[in-house]
Amino acid sequence: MRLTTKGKYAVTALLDLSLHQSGKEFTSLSKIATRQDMPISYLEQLFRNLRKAGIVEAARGPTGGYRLSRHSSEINVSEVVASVEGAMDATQCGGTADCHAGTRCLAHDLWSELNSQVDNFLINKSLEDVIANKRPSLDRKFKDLIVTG
Amino acid sequence: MRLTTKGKYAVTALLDLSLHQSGKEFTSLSKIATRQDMPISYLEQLFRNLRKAGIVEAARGPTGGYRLSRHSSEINVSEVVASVEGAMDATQCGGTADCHAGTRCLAHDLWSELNSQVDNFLINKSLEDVIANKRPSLDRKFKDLIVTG
DNA sequence: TAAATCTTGACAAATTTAGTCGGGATTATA
DNA sequence: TATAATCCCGACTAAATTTGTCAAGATTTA
Repeated sequence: MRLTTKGKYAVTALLDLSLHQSGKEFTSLSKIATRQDMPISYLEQLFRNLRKAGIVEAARGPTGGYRLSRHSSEINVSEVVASVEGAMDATQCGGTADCHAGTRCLAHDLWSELNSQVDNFLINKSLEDVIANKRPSLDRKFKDLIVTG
Repeated sequence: MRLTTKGKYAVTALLDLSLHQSGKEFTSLSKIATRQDMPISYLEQLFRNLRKAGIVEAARGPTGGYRLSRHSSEINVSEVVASVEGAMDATQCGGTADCHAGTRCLAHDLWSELNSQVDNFLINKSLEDVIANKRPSLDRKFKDLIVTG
């Protein structure tokens, strides 16, 4: 299980984008980099992935930059993190349960359950939620995945 | 936020210890290493920390080894992981909230809340729970820390 | 005394993360 | 059309962390 500056930069950058986006304008990476104090070349790398994941749209040339592809209430933190650093899996085996000599290790179900906890939390947390600093609102697209209790 | 093989080895090793402990005998690291297929010298390193944290007790000499200091129902996964790899903190700043030019970054509360989620889950999960593969039972010592909802 | 264990500190290899670099493609504007 | 600002891309490097190893010592049972 890993959550590094990569994923955190991505989330913070998108929050910045969301906060400064009025209408459909594009925001340049240099502005985000300056405001959030992040290396611009690193941001470029991250935004490539965010674009491929369909989270942001880009426009080139002067007045170009990036903007969110969807409303901030429709983008959840889990997909943002996953797009830049792969699924945040706590199991050793990647879920295949062959962690100990081909069979499931003693702790497999524990890490598996931890995965659910974390994913659940992050999937139900939209960028808008984070900005509003409020409790997660249900994301329609992921309703089925919610595990309660 | 990090959860590496270090913490996972520690948990698995203790589960093994717990499963093979009848009465107050000691189990040698070489047995654990063989059974769980882990490098013994690495285990030595981890058990140093587990001992310092008061989770296991050691005895030297032949018939020596390690055993749990408390009943498996009184040892939670959070402390085990923390003892070998430090607190599993997702914030960039270590909780001090000076993550962005001395003030709290846009995502600070998000990671902070994620910390609570994870910690909550792991604190309320005892080794016994994991073995029984059941829902977390309340650990008396940590009852106060539980955050519901 | 011998053998099995823990104990300790330092070291080394492998992997991952974080970030750089140089060049290219596109586009608004003058 | 020229220029400058942006995104776009692949490869590379440096730093940090993780994952161990190793050698020597201390303790204890038989």
